[in-house]
Amino acid sequence: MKYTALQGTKDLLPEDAPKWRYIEDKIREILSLYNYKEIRTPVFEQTELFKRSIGDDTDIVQKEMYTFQDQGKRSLTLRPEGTASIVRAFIEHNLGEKSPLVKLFYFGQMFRQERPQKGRLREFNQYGVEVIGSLDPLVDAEVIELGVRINKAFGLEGLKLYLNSIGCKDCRPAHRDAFNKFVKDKIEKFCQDCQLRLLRNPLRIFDCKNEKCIEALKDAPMILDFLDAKCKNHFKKVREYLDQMGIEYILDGRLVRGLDYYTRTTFEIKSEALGAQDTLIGGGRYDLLVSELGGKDTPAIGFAAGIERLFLVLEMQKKFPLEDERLDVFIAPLGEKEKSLGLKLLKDLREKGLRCDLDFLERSLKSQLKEADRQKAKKVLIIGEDELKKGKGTLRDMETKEQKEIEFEKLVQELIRA
RNA sequence: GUGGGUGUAGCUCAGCCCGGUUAGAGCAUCAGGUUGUGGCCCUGGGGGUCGCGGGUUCAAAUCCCGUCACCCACCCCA
Repeated sequence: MKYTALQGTKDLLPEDAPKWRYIEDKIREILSLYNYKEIRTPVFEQTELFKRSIGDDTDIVQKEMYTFQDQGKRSLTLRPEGTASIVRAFIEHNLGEKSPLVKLFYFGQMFRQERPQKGRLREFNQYGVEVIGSLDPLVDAEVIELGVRINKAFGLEGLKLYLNSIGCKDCRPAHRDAFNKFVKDKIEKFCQDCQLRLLRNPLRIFDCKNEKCIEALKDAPMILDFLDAKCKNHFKKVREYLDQMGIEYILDGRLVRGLDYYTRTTFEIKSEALGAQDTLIGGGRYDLLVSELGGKDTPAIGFAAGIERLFLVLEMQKKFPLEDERLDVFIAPLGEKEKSLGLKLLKDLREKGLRCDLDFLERSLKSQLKEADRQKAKKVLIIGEDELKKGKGTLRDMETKEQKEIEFEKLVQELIRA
């Protein structure tokens, strides 16, 4: 085959497109209940924006971005995530001036040049929310509950919510120092990768799946023990609100996020139905990002969710509703004149809002009925020589097999009533 | 970037170890059984560079080397 979809990209075929639409519709419906407003931003931005927001030392920026030069030799990058663009737009359009609290959501494809595997593509779709303008732990709780709620609305089973707080710029350094020292002192007990992580992004050692490292980390200093009074209180409130709403979660002091902009509350929702890439939703606070990108000091929180992963779980747990796109009428013409009459009727019926189609392949009546059956047509209008002569078509009900003759002029009327 | 697995018909796969008649099955598709009537059934047909390139051999889907793609995992993350 000469041309194929590129590695890590996928075609969405007609059989799956309705499922995709189902997902989007349902999510939109819920987001509307929560009073979130949609925002759409370009798929590419200045490279610098992502470097600034995601962090120069992260893997995303280091080796996963699709970066290219445009004709003017500017460095552009296909967005690897959604938050940076939205914060950029928030600042650029002074959205914070119009109202002090902005609740946004987005859908869109993201691009990361990683090795594909189950639940991970190079071009993938995310939806996400961002709430910009409030430091109130109540907002954290609302955002987390929203994430839980959306998954619940799809009937997903086997989900777990993990929660942590990674502190702020005041309390993180103390933990970082203590943690680095802890690891350095017993560096030989950690795997190769973790020894590298210590230099790059020490907290990610918490993510290591290596048994040795997990064991070695047993008594490691946890960020939760280092939170300053404000952060501690904030986190306490978040948990209280979640408890109030009956949201179950697992307190996970090892949960650290991979993007630099996160502060305080972080959370993930994982599905046990997925493989290694099991995070359905990941998010947290990013109180410093708006000012980091040149806006006024504005606190914010949000999450991003992988739609392909949601799709996988829905498929596995058979949670897609099976609604067929049935045809109201299928027209079966048996000759040249019949075809042109059929085309006219088709137009009239469609104008009245009926879903219909006609056989374009000049097939036998038998084949045409077969086709109508495949299309799950409710009725078939047969137009042959006899019908043409009489000025009446034969209308067959595909379920009852009843047939009646009906004048072409009255057809549209009759079908609308039925 | 690293490791393992898999590439044969539109789809799911058998055949490969132990090279050898026209490369198979089920599903799908088309036609006929019903000269104008679907779903079930029966009969028949079409459809394959056996991922690609090279090598070994009288002979390669089958053995060897290379290469590409996909999948899973590491890594990373949604």
